[in-house]
Amino acid sequence: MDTARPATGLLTEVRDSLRTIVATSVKDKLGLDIDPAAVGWEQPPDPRFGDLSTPLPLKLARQARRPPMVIAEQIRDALIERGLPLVRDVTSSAPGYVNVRIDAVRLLHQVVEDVAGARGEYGSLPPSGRKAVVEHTNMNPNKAAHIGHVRNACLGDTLVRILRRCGFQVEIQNYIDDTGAQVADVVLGIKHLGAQMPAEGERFDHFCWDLYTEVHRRYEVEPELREVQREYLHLIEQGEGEIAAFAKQVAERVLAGHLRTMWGLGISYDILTWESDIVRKGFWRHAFETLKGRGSLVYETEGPNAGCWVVRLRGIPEFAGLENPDKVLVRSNGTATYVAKDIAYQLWKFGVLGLDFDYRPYVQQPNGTTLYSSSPPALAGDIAAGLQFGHADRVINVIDIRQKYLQDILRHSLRQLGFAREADSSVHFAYEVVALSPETAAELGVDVPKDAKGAVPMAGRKGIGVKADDLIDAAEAKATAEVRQRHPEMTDEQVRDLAHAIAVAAIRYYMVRFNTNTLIAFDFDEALAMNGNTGPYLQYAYARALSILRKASEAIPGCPADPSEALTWSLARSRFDAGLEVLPAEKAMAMTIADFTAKLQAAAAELLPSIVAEYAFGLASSFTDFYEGAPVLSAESDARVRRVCLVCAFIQVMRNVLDTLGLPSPGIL
RNA sequence: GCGCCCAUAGCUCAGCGGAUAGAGCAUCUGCCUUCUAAGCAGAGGGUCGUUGGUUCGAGACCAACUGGGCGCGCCA
Repeated sequence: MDTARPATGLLTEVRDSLRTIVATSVKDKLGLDIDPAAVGWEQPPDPRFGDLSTPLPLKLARQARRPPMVIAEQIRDALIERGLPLVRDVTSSAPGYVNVRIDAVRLLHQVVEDVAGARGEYGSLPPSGRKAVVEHTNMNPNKAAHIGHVRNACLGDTLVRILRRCGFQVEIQNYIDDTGAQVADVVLGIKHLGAQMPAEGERFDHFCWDLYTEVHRRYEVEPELREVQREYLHLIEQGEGEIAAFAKQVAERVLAGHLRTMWGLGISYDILTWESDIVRKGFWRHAFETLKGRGSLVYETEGPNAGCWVVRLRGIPEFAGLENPDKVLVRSNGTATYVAKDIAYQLWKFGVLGLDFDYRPYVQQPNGTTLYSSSPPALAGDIAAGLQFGHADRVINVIDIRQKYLQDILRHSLRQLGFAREADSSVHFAYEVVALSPETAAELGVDVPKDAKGAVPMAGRKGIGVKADDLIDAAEAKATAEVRQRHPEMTDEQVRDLAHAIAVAAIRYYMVRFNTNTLIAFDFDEALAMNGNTGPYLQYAYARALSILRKASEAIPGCPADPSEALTWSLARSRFDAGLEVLPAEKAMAMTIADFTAKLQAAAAELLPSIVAEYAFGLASSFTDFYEGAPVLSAESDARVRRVCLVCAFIQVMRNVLDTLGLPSPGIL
């Protein structure tokens, strides 16, 4: 059988072929032009209808002025007449569906051939030559990461992995606002209020978590401190002197904590971009000079914005309801607003600013890659030859939904200023925030009304929130207890590694399994759950498959223990003769495997990592069904080697899926 | 005031205009001398917020309403 498959995935290919044939037959027999892409081929609710069904005849009935069943029969006959290698039979059913049954043996054969051909790349699309910049994490470097940041980073990192599998070259940027008020607050806490620096060994970002809350408590009782804050902020923005130098130190030390936390979750970055470098380099000044008088960047001489440079947004429907729809970019005192700097920065991401950062290698990451950083010229170092940051075809900013208005302004400003392509290619990947379930909030000592419904918002200034590291620690503790019980033979180090892998899976899966517009009411019990629809369940299915293979390699002469070698070995020995008996669970799992690419594409197109999470659960479930219903080791020899082959294919694909979600895939659980 | 989002099983959530609305958790009943029970099989549990409308067909689309969340600066 031909092993060179089209890149779109087996099931997509089958659907596309069906669509083309259907569109042709509708044209021939009914004289109607339809868009093949609009013909849906979905799994029917009841397997007796087949594997793929379309309700197209129902939709066409009125236009064609024919009963749906008549159309269904015509389409059915056309499909039978044309014939497709993987299609076993075609039926029509009331009130007007066309159903296709896939040939199980051929499907199995094709799927395992595909997996064996692509291995770690199974499901992926070929390189598109397009570059995407994904900016995520973007934490203020003034206190420890909380679970909201974890959602951002997990969504961002998973999106990156999805896009890479969909053929994009992806650059991951992490923007560090080291000159903002939040850093000033912490600096003030230490330098002005005299907070004791943390002891050696204590996490500095954790220390700042409490200090930040304390500083804001003091603002409440000593409003005059606000004056000091303003002064500090000014000094930090200027970038000169002792306070600015100390602020930089604070930012670096907090960032070190953030990176450690995120690396622990398997999240890495390509480039850190510092607000202070954007300011120092004069990104905005440069943009301002080229934009002045261009498009709708105008100087107002009257009205509420008199004395300001604004971008005209009036007339754009989205901003129609606002009393003052234009956006100030340069204040009447001559300073630039946040949006102004963001416009310049966004232009840099597309490589159209006309200015670039200096760079230096910043740190070696646990995944082996070098994390680079923008840099003051004096510290700039060599970066790898040919390395170039920015210059994206598409820019995706991962920021929670509360920033929608600002991101809309950014995008429309780009357009108004003459950057239509960049505006069209700027995407705000918005997601709802993480709040606290009433139970978890109460556990943290937050006053929650007894009849409280809904979630309690986190509030950093009040110290209401869950630190990312506390969540990870709790997950590791729970996993450790489980692992010790299940594997008393393991060394402490083995237990620790495995517990960590399980904890990461639980947390990352929890963070991406929800729709992005679902507010997560964070609950410790739910986030740490390891049964049911959870990350550890996915790992468990994977580990059970490996366990079968281990046993198979002992029981079957010549069968390798290594999954990749075993796949090659078992494929060469499997028979896929027509008419062979294939169990429904085998076929169902093969169908699911064959759908991976389609799910990846959907996730990338809709910017919905949850699609991959849902798919992963479905794939693991299909394996569990197979596990329960299709014995491997005790099967007669032909079925046995074929099932070993299927198990190997599952191992490979599940590993790819887990990797796409950023979940570790330990061989034992 | 204007704008965006949400409302589906006791709880947390899926659900692309199509067939009998699904999953996990929780509850109950079973299943570990047979490939890992972090599992599986089964049971109970639903007026899809309300009311109109469009459609052969609406949980999904439209309108209004109710209840909740968020946003709307010469802050960042």
